[in-house]
Amino acid sequence: MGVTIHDVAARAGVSVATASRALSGQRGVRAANRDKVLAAARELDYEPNVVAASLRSRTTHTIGMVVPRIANPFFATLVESIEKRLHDGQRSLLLANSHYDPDVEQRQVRALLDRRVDALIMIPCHREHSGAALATAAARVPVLQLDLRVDGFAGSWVGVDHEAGIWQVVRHLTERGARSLVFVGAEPTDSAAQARLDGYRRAVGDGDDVLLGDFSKEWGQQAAKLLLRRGPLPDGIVCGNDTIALGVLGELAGNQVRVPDDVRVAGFDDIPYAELAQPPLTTVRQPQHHIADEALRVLGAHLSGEDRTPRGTALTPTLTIRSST
Amino acid sequence: MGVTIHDVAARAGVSVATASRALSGQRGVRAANRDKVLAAARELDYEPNVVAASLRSRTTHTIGMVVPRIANPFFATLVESIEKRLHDGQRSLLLANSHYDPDVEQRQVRALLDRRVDALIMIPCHREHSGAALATAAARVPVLQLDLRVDGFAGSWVGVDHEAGIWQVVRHLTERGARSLVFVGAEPTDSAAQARLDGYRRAVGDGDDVLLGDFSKEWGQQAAKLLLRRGPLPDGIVCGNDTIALGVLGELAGNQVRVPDDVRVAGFDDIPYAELAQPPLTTVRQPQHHIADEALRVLGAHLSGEDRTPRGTALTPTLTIRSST
DNA sequence: TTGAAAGCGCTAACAG
DNA sequence: CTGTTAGCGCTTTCAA
Repeated sequence: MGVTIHDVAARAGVSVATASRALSGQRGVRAANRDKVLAAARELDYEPNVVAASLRSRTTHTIGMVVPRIANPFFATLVESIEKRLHDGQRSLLLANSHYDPDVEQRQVRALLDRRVDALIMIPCHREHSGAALATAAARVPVLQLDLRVDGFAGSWVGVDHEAGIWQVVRHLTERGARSLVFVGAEPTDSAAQARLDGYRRAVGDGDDVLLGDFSKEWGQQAAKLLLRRGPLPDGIVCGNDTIALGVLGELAGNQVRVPDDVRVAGFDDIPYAELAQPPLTTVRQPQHHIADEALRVLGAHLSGEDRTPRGTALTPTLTIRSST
Repeated sequence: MGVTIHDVAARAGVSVATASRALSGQRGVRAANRDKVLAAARELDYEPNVVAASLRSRTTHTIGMVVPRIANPFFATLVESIEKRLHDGQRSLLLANSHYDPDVEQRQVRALLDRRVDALIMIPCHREHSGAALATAAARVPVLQLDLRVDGFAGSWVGVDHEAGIWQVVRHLTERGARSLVFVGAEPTDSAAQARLDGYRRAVGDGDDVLLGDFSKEWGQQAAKLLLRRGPLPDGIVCGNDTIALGVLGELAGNQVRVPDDVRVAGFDDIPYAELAQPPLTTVRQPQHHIADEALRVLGAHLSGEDRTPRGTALTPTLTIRSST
């Protein structure tokens, strides 16, 4: 059925070893022979069997990636950036979703390891419970934590400085004259939720006012309802991410509350829809392409064996000011 | 280094053949032996090498998927649904992005075939130019077109009836009293853009008013600018998708045009942000989970060899009425 | 129901 | 620079 490297070698009049070397672009093959092999391959429409190559060479040119939810546009953008760069480097991406469930995540990691991925990029869904999966993975292949991280896990990580981002938001609101603030965030089960909460608490000091749910628009809507029912609105609402902020904006608009006149609202991430909100949302932009670049740089160094020392890289996010504040 | 099936067989006191049969759950193994093998595997912490299994069995339990842009929340949701169902069936997803470029798409398909995926799910980015890639793939493995399709390609397809969706929008706007309509869509380079445009033209009949760009929020903003400059606004704007609609809404809001009082706006897809728009967007909901279910059902039939006859499956989308109309 | 043996297609030693 | 040879770890005949 299929054309094998033996057929190519025979046609080119060389051994399979020479054919293999020529096809994989190794040096140490006479130019004339290399050309003959390449020509033969083309004529026969040879398609190398990468499965066989993987078995022998013990490398699959495939990177596994586990994300909490691909449907989250922030993660989707990250996945897209990573995929593009991998593809440019002739690698493929095996993608898995954890659905924010550490057990699922654990199984996904196992499945990826069974498939012998060369390395793993993981957005760990839980600050603590993702540790086991990460450890089993790290025992076998280079691992990189992206965006989120596991408490006390001594592996590499690339992401942004969430605390600094929140700090910028708080300063901006304060400069705009906001005296009373509230933070609408997520229960700190993942490291970003934790860091943003910590950042908020440190930035505002004592008497912090905090509402915690999850990173969904539904929670944003619910939190806004709570705030409306609770009494006079604060001057500013600092949201844990843009999705929450969009939920808050929607609920406020439905109740004839004017933003930013009655209350200012800010988000985090700068997802594509932040700009389209009414009013357009002030938010903290994460440099996703830089994150992806840096992630693959670090992972590349680990893979090549050049530099295996774990390193954490925190990029600084930038405040994007729009009309909501 | 690694524990192999030989070690497991030795420990269980059986041959590798029996071990293999026991581990893969085949029948025809005495229960006592099966238990011994499974116990040995557990004790040794055996991890099967699926690469070796794939080489021999010629099946990778991996499905390739090519999408135009994962960052598009509509596609992302589809990918997530597909991935979940595959994982439940012990398969993995090899994901690739075409970036709406048929050449990239062609290369991605080749790369996936080289990796010996068992089947391919493709959202072809171009009505015509995606045909070559699809044909090469179809010559090797079962192929399913998802959402979009290639003109004249006689393979299976699962998606929605775009024309019917647009028809519903037009009827709804007409019932609400809209007399003059305009369609803000995308150049018909992909099949959905084409079908939605066709649907609109057939629904409104002669004298149709059509503005074509691409499926981006930027085009929505630009189109809205054009409409504002052009003179009196129509009664209703039918948008080719939600992203365009959100761009239109944003631009209109910036110019103090009231929706739906001054003009009604409708979208297509029902992405998560449609509901959060101000005002919440009337749109056509695509039943993505049903699409994913149906896609894997059809693909499963093709893979098992039960039923290889190509079939097109058009699910009917439903109109979701919100305040923007 | 079991085991021996033959590869799947390729790469990597090792000699030449 | 090239060829021979020996596997990578598994599944699958085939025969018992």
